[in-house]
Amino acid sequence: MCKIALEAPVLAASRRGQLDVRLVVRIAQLYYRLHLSQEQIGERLGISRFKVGRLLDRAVAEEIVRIEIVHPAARLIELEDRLIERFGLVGAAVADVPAADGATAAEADDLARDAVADAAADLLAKHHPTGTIGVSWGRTMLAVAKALPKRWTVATEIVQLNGAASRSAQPTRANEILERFAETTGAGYHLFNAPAIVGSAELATALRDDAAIRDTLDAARAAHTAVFGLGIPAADSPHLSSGFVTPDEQAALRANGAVGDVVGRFLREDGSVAWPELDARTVGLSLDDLRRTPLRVGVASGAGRGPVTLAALRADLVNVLACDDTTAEWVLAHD
Amino acid sequence: MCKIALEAPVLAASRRGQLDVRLVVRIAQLYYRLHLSQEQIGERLGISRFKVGRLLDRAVAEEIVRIEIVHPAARLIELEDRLIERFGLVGAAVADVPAADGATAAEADDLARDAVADAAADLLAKHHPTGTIGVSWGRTMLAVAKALPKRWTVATEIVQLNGAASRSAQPTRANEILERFAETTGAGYHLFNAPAIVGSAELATALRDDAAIRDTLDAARAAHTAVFGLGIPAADSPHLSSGFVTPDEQAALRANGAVGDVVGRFLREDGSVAWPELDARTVGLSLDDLRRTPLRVGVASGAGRGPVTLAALRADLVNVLACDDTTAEWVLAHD
DNA sequence: CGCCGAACTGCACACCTGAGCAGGCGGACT
DNA sequence: AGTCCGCCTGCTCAGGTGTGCAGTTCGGCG
Repeated sequence: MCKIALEAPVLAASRRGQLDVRLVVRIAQLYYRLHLSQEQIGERLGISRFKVGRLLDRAVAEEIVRIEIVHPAARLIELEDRLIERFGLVGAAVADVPAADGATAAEADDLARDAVADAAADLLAKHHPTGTIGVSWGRTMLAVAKALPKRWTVATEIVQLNGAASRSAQPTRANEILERFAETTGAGYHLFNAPAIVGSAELATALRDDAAIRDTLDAARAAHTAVFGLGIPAADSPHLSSGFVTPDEQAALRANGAVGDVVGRFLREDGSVAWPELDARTVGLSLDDLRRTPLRVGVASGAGRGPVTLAALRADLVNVLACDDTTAEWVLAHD
Repeated sequence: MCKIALEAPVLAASRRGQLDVRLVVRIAQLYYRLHLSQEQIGERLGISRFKVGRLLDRAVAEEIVRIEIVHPAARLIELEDRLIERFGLVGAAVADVPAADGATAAEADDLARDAVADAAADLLAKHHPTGTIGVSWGRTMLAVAKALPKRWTVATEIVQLNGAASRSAQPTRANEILERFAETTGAGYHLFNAPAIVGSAELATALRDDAAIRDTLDAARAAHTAVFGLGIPAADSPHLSSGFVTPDEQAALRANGAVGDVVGRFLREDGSVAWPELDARTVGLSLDDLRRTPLRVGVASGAGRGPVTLAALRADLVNVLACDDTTAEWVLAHD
């Protein structure tokens, strides 16, 4: 299978098309399989090195020879490139989340979250943010925080981007998240001591006027980098179950076309604010302020995150995106 | 899909194996898809050109990139190479005979014969035989003769290798074959005026002593090139139906393990003469004489030709082979 | 703690290859 | 028949690429 007979120049060019293909295939074998130089091939087949080169070009052009990048990662990288190009991003990471047969939806979401969090951590490390880094909270952000390696960058301060105090049973664990970011970057950290959403716009305004909260918000606005999850308005969403949004309001939110939230603020698929009245009751960095942050890292993982991701991208709230492959494909298919 | 973002050197080499693969995939994309030079890739990714080259090697070695020759002809050429190497041949041509659904067996055989005849004609032209060319007869040889292009080579004489006169209804058309060979090469030709197989060894000997036949045989022995079909002992074989072999003898031949004939002489699959007594009654070039011919071109086409082909190859009666893909695969699988 | 070997890196150099260009051939049209 | 045009061929030359080598790092091991 390795020795190939020496052959005379193929003069019988009678059945032209046919023979040409045979010649091209033979050249391709000698070049790609046996790694002969074009010169050697030309010598052996009695044709010039230039013709060999040109026929090799043809072999690739006519797909007689196919060069494929078969590693599964290739697909992900291509998705990343397409996201970057399509939405003018600064960076993107798409994680492979193979279908977990036999797992419950919750288990599958956990797997996806971990995979995306790993990818997000790599992506963050690649951008070496410095100075102040703003972070939100949520299950996704917790996973990202856990995935951060030691000393992935050097920062001065970690600041929480939006309120988190909750009247519900499940803790938001915002402090854990902030702590981990601070610990791995050598920075200090700054919690946001307020609920995410309050009962009225007036209360929200009053909170924003509080000195401590104003400090936090100022720090968040000054951050060079913001890292946040892209949430969906599911019943178990920490924002909605925090106790300040009634079930009726939740239904109204969805009826208004809300597909998810960015730092606690709900968006429609086209990127517009879903329900301005609720937005006015939300305590934290405004979307306009977020848009002014140079590096805006959104992390989306799990089924149904496509629409929020698309909304955030359209609203220019994200210029670095980490998500799973399904989400990436959904976004690219629906824009 | 074409612009790829500039990226910083990948310093986060934490999850080593993973990241390496990603880097390799990215390099492969830049190199094979976007056709950047290794230098440009190195610059963009912040690594040296040498490393890029070495990682590209790895990409191929680890099948992250696959270079495939996908054209169907590649299979045929590979079969040819394997035949050449396995049996020490001087040349081989394997013709593609796609399964002809809905055709009768006879129609399929006709298609195969034409395809193989074309391939055989190309192959003959490639070897440019000169001087005397010996040819046998039969349906396959007729097809080869018809497939010969004008002036495929220049020869001095075409000589028939074995007897052909027949008592049966169907003519052997040996003269057509010889004529075509002569016409396309500018040579004269020399028919073999005797039956292929006669009733007794004595008669065969007597024929061989005839001056005209001795001349023909001498010319055949002196030929530099012999071209012949590889036949099977089917009921409609021209040799067996010529009237000199009784049905009982035909059965005995098969019982002796005959799988087919070369210039009218029947072989077992191991290459030995199937029935020496019948061989003694056969008029034409002996197998020993054939073996002394420098260029021995065997042509096999149609279902069931594998065993004869293998026999002829084992007996070294063929050093240039033209056959269909099925036969080639059978031979390589059964040796 | 020091040693060793293996793997990796960058480099000089020679070889290999692609791009643009001029000449030649053959077919089509006038 | 002559001429034009497109295609193909081989060439020069300017990169592009692979190889052997020496220096280096790093992990393992005594």
